[in-house]
Amino acid sequence: MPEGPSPGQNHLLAELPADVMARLMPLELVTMPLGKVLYESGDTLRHVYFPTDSIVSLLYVMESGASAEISVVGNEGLIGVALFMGGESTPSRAIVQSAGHAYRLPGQVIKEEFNRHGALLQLILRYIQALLTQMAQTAVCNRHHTIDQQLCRWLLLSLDRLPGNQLTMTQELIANMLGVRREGVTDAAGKLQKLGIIEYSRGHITVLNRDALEQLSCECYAVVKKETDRLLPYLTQSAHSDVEKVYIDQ
Amino acid sequence: MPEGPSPGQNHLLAELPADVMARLMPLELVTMPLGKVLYESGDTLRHVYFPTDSIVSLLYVMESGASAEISVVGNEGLIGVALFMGGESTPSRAIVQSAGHAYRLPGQVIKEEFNRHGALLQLILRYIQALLTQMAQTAVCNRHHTIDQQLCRWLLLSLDRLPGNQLTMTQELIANMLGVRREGVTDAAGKLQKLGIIEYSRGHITVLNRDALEQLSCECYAVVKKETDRLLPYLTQSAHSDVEKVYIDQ
DNA sequence: CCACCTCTGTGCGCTACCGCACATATGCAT
DNA sequence: ATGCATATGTGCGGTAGCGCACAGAGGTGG
Repeated sequence: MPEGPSPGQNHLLAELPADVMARLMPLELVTMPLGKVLYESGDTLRHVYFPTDSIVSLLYVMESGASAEISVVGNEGLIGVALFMGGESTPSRAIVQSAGHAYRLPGQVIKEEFNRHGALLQLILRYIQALLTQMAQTAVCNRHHTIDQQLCRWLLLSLDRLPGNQLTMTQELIANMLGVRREGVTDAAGKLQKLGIIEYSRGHITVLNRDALEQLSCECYAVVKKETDRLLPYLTQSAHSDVEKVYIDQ
Repeated sequence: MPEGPSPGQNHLLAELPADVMARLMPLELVTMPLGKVLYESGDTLRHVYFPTDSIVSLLYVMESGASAEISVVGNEGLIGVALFMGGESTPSRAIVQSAGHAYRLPGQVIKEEFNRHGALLQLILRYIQALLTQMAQTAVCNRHHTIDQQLCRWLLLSLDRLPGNQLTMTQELIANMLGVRREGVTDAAGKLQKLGIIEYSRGHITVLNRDALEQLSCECYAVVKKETDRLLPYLTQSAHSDVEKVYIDQ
């Protein structure tokens, strides 16, 4: 079943009715190389991105250079909500965390459609609430949970947004996302490997036992997952459904 | 200049045009006693609240009982955004952190007005972006900053939402908000008192040197303040303006 | 095959914060 | 005034994570 890229691989786009999609014609497929910065803190946003098989992290970088991931966005969401909100910019950076593709749309086009106050508005509002939940939970998690727990959460969040059970990610980068030392991640990942839950080598991580990850993760993963499913139910029924396809259990 | 409560004391309400306000007639003034829970995690929201001289904290309480403040809302904002988003509930608790008053509106009424897609929609969207910024910054702050710094940030956030330079708040409650030990707050507050920056006794804190607080605070306070001012500029020109009054420098 | 760069492993002293136990102080009610 | 509940101060051992330094290990390109 060879599959070319299609807008329907992004769950938000998949939900939009045909007439809306027709007005979003300027949709443009772009490649998302690892590490690419979609926008920098304070930049005026020019596009919104709907990831298909890529993952983007919203990262806050402090004056000191230390950083922390605020949110992670894959094919369930979009990057650039500030465009709708009237702000046009945010104090965070959007950076590609897992290479792949996304559909891109000029800010002007999506704003016009948004201002029709139709299906897109409703969908975006729900998505924003899911985003609020994710950010809130990140704050809680940063306060109370160990690196071990957070690594599990982070792996699960990434896994949910990728087709297979592999991710390409060095411990250094994970440390950046979690806002901790690289050595801390080495420790935590080492434990998981000894337990046979993951396997990794030089930036390639394979998850062998997803259930165990969920066991070891803090409650934060489940809370965010549950709330996202509640807010955007149809969007998560199938991990990689196509517009034209019948939904199937994965 | 004796001042009774007026909807205009809430900055969001103050910004709404007269015709919108006319449709929000069911506005009801309610007292907000310290510790009152406006809604519990998962509750279906029945009202939205526009604080005038009260402060409400959005608190996440974990399975273990540990907690963390997600956001703080005073007369610059409103409580209950989930009503607009299509979610109807959130996984957090809203609790009155500083006693006072608020204007309350049945969810149905505000939703109807929201769905007219007029001035209220625009205002709420901007407010939500400010909220997103505050949550994101909370996450970062929890990750990287010391209790000392966070206490300063927290005091400033509260101060901005109150008329005077006093707040009624035990160290125990502050510890709950920050998600740290009470003793940690005692330590930090003790230092500030020794420096002559604050003065406190049994739940009453007086800020003597606001500038010093800003110096000792982490950058998080300034980032949130700046972004809020940018997104909702007119709202912050005067701390306690009335609808009918000309704006004056406080 | 070798050199090199990147990624991962490990050790060590240090600090912030935790959990607990208990001492002291302060306002309020009678 | 006197008691009492609540708020605050302090000390102590334990731990998670930090910053740093450096040692292997594994790809990649010449």
